[in-house]
Amino acid sequence: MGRWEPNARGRLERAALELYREHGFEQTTVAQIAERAGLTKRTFFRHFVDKRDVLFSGAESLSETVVRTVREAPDSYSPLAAVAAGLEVAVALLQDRREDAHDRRAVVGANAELRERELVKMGMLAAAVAEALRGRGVGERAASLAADTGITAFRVAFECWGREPETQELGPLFCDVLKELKAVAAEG
Amino acid sequence: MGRWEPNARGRLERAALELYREHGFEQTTVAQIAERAGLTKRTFFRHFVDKRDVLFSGAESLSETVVRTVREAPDSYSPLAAVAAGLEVAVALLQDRREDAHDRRAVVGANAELRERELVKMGMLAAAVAEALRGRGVGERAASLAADTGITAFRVAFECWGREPETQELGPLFCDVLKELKAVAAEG
DNA sequence: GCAGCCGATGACACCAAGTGTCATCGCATA
DNA sequence: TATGCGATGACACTTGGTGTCATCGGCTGC
Repeated sequence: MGRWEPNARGRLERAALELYREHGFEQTTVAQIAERAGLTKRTFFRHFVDKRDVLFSGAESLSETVVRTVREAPDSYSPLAAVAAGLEVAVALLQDRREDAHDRRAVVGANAELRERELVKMGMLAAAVAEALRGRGVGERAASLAADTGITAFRVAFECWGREPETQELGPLFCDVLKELKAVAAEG
Repeated sequence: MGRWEPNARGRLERAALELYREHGFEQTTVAQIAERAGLTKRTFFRHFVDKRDVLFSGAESLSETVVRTVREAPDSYSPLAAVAAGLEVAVALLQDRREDAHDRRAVVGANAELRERELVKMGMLAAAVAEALRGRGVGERAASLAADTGITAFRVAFECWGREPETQELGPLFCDVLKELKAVAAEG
């Protein structure tokens, strides 16, 4: 794999995921990833801001998709309903690629630094969704609360989905969890 | 400040907070912190697992306090009510030391890595609270949801508090935000 | 009061993440 | 064919973080 093979970024992503699975995240060095991809450490850091970033490449586009859906939800939707509609799109995308999603989830779940980064990505998604809600005229606080609440349900559903490999579909699971969240809030 | 002055850990915390405020988190090296505290870099890393950890020293004790309160809440309390009771104790502690809290908040807010770590600490608090709820007989999912929901309200209230320096007290603010969250969930 | 143990610190070498800088390569286009 | 440009390599450098052994000073038992 020479210097000018195409798709350097994709090769780095693939190599990183493989090595993280084979030897663990901490035991893998960036130099090893670059070597397997036929590139150098320096080039790795031109494509990804850090060693963790290579696993979160799809986060931006996912976030954009969710945000667009929230923005375009019918005016009649409540804030939380709009958030739920956006997250259902994300859920569908994850369900489509559930093998990749599970692989990636296993790697991320096995390491504290990666879980940390995932939290950050969820936080960024929440902030973007809240901003989209404000664009719909939702108040400052209510926007943050609806976004965070919806994403809490998403995260809990995602965790359940990961624990029980193939027994459930993510979509219905998310609906269930959201209902349960509303019940918890109501009785509180 | 010689080798055997007392309270090495406290000196490191103080030096770090000062330097992070003076020059920013990234511009400060661990060697500088250690020097100001009259110690060495190696000793810094014996007291704190990494450069960020030095700002989150109180998190464990705060978490323990919250968890204890949740565990000891009256049986009649709903899950979310128990969580709220626990967080109100945290709120009271922060309100007591609000100058320190604001200083620290400014430093953390100014840096992405520190915000990241704060998210993690909130996540750990949520997990601990959820575990306490399960000890009260709350179901798996409902425990996670109630814990995350309560902490969402806490985080939003904390952010509002930080934005408007002295105009509001954190306690009432937290109650307001929690009410608003319930309303958002109910109409969703 | 002294010997010896032990926890806290220093000294030092080392690894790996991440960055700045300049050279080099190959492609596209005039 | 010349030339500009974006992507990559080469290489030195800083800094976070760790392993290891020496050293210091207090404490305990005698």
